[in-house]
Amino acid sequence: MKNVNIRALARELKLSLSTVSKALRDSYEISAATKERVRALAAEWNYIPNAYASSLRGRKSKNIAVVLPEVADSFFSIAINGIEAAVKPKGYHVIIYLTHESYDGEAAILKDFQSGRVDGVLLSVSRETTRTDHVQELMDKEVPVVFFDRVLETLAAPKVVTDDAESAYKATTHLLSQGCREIAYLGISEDLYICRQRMEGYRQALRDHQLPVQPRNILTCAADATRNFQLVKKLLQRANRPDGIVASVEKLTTTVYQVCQQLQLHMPGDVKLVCFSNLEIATILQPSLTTITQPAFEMGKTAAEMLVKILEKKVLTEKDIRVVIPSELVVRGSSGVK
Amino acid sequence: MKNVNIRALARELKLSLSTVSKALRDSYEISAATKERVRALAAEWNYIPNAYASSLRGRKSKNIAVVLPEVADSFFSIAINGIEAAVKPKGYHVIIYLTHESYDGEAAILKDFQSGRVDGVLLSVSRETTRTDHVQELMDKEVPVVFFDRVLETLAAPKVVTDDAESAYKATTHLLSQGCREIAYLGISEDLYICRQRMEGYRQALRDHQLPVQPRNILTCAADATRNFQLVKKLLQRANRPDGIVASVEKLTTTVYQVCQQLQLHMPGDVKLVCFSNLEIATILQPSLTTITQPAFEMGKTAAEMLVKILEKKVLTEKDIRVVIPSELVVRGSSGVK
DNA sequence: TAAATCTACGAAACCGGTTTCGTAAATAAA
DNA sequence: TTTATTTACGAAACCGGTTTCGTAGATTTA
Repeated sequence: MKNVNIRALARELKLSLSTVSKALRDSYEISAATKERVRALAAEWNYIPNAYASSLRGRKSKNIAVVLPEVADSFFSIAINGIEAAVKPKGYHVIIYLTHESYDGEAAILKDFQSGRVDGVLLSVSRETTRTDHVQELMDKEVPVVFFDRVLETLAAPKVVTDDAESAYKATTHLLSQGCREIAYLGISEDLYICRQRMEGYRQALRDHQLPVQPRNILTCAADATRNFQLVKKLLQRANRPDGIVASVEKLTTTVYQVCQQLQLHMPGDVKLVCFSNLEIATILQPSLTTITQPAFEMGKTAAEMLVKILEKKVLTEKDIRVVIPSELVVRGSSGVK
Repeated sequence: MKNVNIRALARELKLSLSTVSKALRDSYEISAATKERVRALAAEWNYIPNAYASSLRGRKSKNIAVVLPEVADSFFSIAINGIEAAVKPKGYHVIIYLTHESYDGEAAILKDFQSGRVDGVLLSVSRETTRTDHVQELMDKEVPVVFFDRVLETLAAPKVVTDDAESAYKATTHLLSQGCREIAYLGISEDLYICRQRMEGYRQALRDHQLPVQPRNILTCAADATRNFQLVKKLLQRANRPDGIVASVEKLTTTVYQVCQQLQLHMPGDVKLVCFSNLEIATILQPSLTTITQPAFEMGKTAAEMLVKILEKKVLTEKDIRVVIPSELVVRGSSGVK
């Protein structure tokens, strides 16, 4: 009973390979009685068809790739749940690839997708990614790509994003309304489209309130936590220290709190903070953290649904569809009045 | 230049399929000159062999499965990084499957692995899993399984765990040394081996200090955060309220802090807390959180390395190997003296 | 009753590679 | 010079399914 394949079934049933195959796939060509016999034996022998042999003919693996910068980030880990939820009922399997924020890593991964290992790709690009040719090359091979969150704006592929500029605008305006006048913006990349969008929202908010955009208040952070600590510390030690911070990425939450602790700066008294974050523990921080909460689950789910739709219907129209799911500003203690 | 396959290459080069295939795989049968010609055209045409066609013959997909209860948990998301690190240099791909703590989900997922979709499995069982037959069935089909963290103790498969009992013992002893006398234990399952181990460590510590193990102090939490909030709240509203808590799972951190906030209980004054957790933000909580930090990255990496070793060398000996990587008690504010 | 149509199945091609085995030509050994 | 051995390659089987196409026999239609 080892290695039950369709041949063994056919032999036992004294039927041809093709009849067994068709019976199992419920073809109209096969009589009800035969189907029943085949199914019974298949069940008894616990027959499970080889996934890749099946896929060879149709050139479909039922695997989809999810390419992420990292997974130890609540946005992406929640997004994965959304993707899974959308994809599982359709029988697709999720292969996760981590770029670790490296362009070279990302390019190597995408290259591998030309092997037919996956039917389609959900992509959130690395911080380093400025070029588009690696993605374009994949698309040229007719592997469908759907971007989510970190998109490459210029490519003609479907995109699922949140309202980055508006959210940053809201966050900044909120800080302004709380009395802040020297607001800093912490980014992680000058290239990443969503970072630029967020920065633009921040700038626009300042402009709309007749405040100057000061280069000294715009910081691009690194991957290294220690380095970021120093950068933020320096920022908050300045003579004209910022009284408000918009942090564009979850990771920086820890850094800002740590620096404030070390410098004995009081939040929200001395500095107010709003952070793009999906951290559940935002509520239990002291002070609790005001966040721009991104619709991580929905974004993952929506992007995955779009990909599945493309895979199933081959709807190659509307390549440039762009879904925007709004984020939410959740005001908590870190931007409070006191 | 669409769909470059080995046939097209052979035709262009006026060679046979087999010669091209062998040339690309650097077979000794092929002359250096021919290899060069083949490689040159393959490079020019950007030929990438179909992954699954290749795997069909050798019955190897170069995919490995990682089966997890969830991914929005820092232990598992860090573990994934470890797995990736171990597996990528060997050319394996990581497919992630989420059970969402459901036994049925887990069983369905493992069933699918009989299709040859993956070469091997890294498994951390769901909270509900008490039976072992679904895993045994897979192993009977000679799909290698390596357990990590949440193991099924009775199965003859390699296991990578941390020293759960000892860690809980250490955590409890630590609380005792800080003056606690009524220590509660928060678990998430009565079945999960690691939970039982942790509870056992807790009990042993009490016994060794001539303290009774009180059933009223042992709580099994649910999946539902709201429900857990109520449970913990009730616990901390008791007349003889616990003065120390060992929480066996990261998720409960938020709950305990929230309840303390609502009940205006002071940590560590009124209650001290130690939590099994890999949260980076442990340091910025108020008070900062004393943790049992598990070696998540190392555990994932080690388990993956073992699996790869089995896959590559077919070392089917030492099925019962058991690697224990110790956790670390990091004392911070939540179990402080004050 | 003859012709047309269905029904149910099997043979064989196919997906895209890998590997075994056979062999002509070149080279080395006797 | 003859025989043994290597070298370099091609034909074909194979991995495990799916699908096209052909057809015998039963059934329906004219």
